[in-house]
Amino acid sequence: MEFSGKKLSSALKRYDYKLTPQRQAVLKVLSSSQEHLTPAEIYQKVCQEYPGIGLVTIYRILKILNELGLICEVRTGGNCHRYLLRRQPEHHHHLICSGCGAVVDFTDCDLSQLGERLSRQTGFKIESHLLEFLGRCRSCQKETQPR
Amino acid sequence: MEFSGKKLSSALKRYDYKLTPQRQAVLKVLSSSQEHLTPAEIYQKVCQEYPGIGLVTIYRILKILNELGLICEVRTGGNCHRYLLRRQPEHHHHLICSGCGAVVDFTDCDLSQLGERLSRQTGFKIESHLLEFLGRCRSCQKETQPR
DNA sequence: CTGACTGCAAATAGTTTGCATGACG
DNA sequence: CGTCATGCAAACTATTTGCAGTCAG
Repeated sequence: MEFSGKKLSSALKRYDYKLTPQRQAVLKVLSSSQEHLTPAEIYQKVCQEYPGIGLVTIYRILKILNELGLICEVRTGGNCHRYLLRRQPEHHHHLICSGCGAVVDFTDCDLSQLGERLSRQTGFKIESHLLEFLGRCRSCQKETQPR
Repeated sequence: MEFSGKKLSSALKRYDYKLTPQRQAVLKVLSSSQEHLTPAEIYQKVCQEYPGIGLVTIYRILKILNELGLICEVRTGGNCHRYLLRRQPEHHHHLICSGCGAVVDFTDCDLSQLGERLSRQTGFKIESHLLEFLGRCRSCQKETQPR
C-alpha cells in the first residue's frame, strides 16, 4: 500500500547502485505489498509494470537488496525463498500456516535473555535470530486434520 | 556414537516399512552422527558402508523418516536441507555460525506464553515452532568481521 | 510370490553465471 | 563516455519422477 520507494531509492544511491527502471519497478512492487513474495511472484508483478524484465534481474536485485538489509529473506518451509520489504528496522517473525502457506508477522518476542545465556554458554557472538511458529490458520483447521 | 538403531528399525516396521539394508545403513549413519547432515553427506557416509546405493534412495528414506518424525529437518540458511536424528522426543533448536556453518543445539526455550498469545490473537492452532540463532562462533569471530 | 523398494536416467524447480548489448550518471 | 546493469541462454544444484528389475516378508 505504502510507498517508501523514495527511501529505498536513496538507499540504493547511497551505496552507488544505479537507479534503473527495473530496480524502481521491483522496489515499487515490494513497497506496495504486505505479503512475502517469491522471486517468481515478484517477477510476475513487475512484468505488469515493466514487461520484458528478466527473471534473472529480479534475482540480482533481490540479492542486492538483501545484502543492504532492505528486505528480509524468509524460508517458509517450502522450496523457494520469499522476500518482504523490511519496514521496521527491527526484526520480525513469522507465523506460518502449514495448510495454505499464509504468513502472519509479529514483532514481539522476548529472546534477549535466552540469547545472552546462549552467548555466554557457547562463546558465540549472536547476530540475529529467526523465530517461526508453524500452525494452521482458522480456515485450514476446518479442513482435513492429519491422521 | 550411539546406536538407537533398534528403536528406529522397530519404528519403521511398526509403520509397515520394509527393513532393507539400505535403510539400515542410513539409520546407522544417522544414529552415529551428532551433526546435521545434508543428503549428500549422508550419501557419502552410507556409500562407505553400502556402496552402490543411489542418492535417490537417500532422499526417499529421509522423506519417510521425516514424515514419521524420526529425524528433524533443518534449513541452516544455506541452499540445502540438513537432517538430524531426533533423539529427544521434544523439539530442539539451533545456534548456527554464519562463518563456518557449525550448528549447536539447545533445547531450553520458553515460548509457550508467546505461542499462546499468538494463538489467541490470530486464531492459529500452533503446531510447532522453529527457533534459530545466528551468530559467529569463537574461532570465526577472530576472522574478518564484516564492514 | 507379490507388492514394496531400489537404482538408473531423465525431468523439474530454483538459482547462478557468461557474455554481448544497452543505459545510468 | 565508461562502467555498471540487463537479458538471453546455458550451466548448476537440489530434489523428484518414471520405469524396470530386485528383494523383504
